[in-house]
Amino acid sequence: MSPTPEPTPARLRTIPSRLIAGAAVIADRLVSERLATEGARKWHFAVLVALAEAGAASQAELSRRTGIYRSDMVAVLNELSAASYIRREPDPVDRRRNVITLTPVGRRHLERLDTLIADAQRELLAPLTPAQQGQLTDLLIALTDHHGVGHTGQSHAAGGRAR
Amino acid sequence: MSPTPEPTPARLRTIPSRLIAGAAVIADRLVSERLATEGARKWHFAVLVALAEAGAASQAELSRRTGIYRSDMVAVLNELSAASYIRREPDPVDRRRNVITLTPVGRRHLERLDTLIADAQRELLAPLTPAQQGQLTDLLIALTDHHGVGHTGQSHAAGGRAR
DNA sequence: CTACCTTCGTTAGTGCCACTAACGTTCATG
DNA sequence: CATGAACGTTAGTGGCACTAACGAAGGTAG
Repeated sequence: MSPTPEPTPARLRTIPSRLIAGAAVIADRLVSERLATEGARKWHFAVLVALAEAGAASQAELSRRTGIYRSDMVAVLNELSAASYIRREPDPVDRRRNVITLTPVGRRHLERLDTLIADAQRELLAPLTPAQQGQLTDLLIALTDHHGVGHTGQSHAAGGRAR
Repeated sequence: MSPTPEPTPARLRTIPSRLIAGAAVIADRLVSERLATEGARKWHFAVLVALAEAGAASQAELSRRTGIYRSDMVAVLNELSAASYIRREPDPVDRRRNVITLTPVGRRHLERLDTLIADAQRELLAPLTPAQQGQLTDLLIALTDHHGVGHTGQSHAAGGRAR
């Protein structure tokens, strides 16, 4: 006696924002599962890549490169430096800043994460042909480039406190 | 003197899972902003649509239709019924269940939300041509259909408690 | 030089969402 | 009638996006 199982209504299934949100959940799960085997999260990966690609930088610079908020960056760097993947030293030329440097250990860690991430992408895109995979990537780049990706007001003003 | 602003590394920008996550943030922001003008969130919309499309249902049924967890459904229905958009009555034929019914007020509310959602989709997809919009939707449907969209283990076992 | 504004790192806290665990109740079966 | 499953509900976790505020330091204008 099936009481009409009635799956997701078509009207919901075809709403782009919902499709994207659903895909994001799937992608996140895939990525997080794998990264967890190395005790990492996606932010760790993002920061390490940013360092490997563009070299040492201040925390604010890393924040801009990765899209992670300055405030959240602190904890990520705490974790990364606790594992000796990065070093965090005061910048001698601008004493407001810290210089974040990728250590050799960090670089090797990144290599491991890299293969995990690549695996996840492969599984994520498995249902699509290579041509479709390219299409999807291009479409998403067009979409995220147009709307400014993240950062509502990350680089606002912050100096003058309430008073 | 610009100390080399150095934006997001290409290696990060082209990772599909990151692109999807970015798109999801944008989409969510667009949708949430609009829904907020009616004091609603996306879950409210999903539930109302599910009711309008497939008729009255139990909470577990709605959970399956929308992808919202049974546990989170409770709060959503509390809010919707507080605004008289739905009614929640015990099911006479199966006393474990509640029957959730869309009220006329709820139906009118849904109509308003519908236009807000449509607006958001339009703005979200604005950078793409109509053909590309169709492509993106199709690709995402293929992707989410393949991996089972949500529900890691929503319909697990739950009856026998620990001890 | 001295105000003033900005940037930087940091702490604290909010809200949404995905997800888990447990529990009492009710139903369906063997 | 005992067992197991489904249902509604409460409570709690963890990640992420995002805001607010602050002290310390740098840049610039007057």
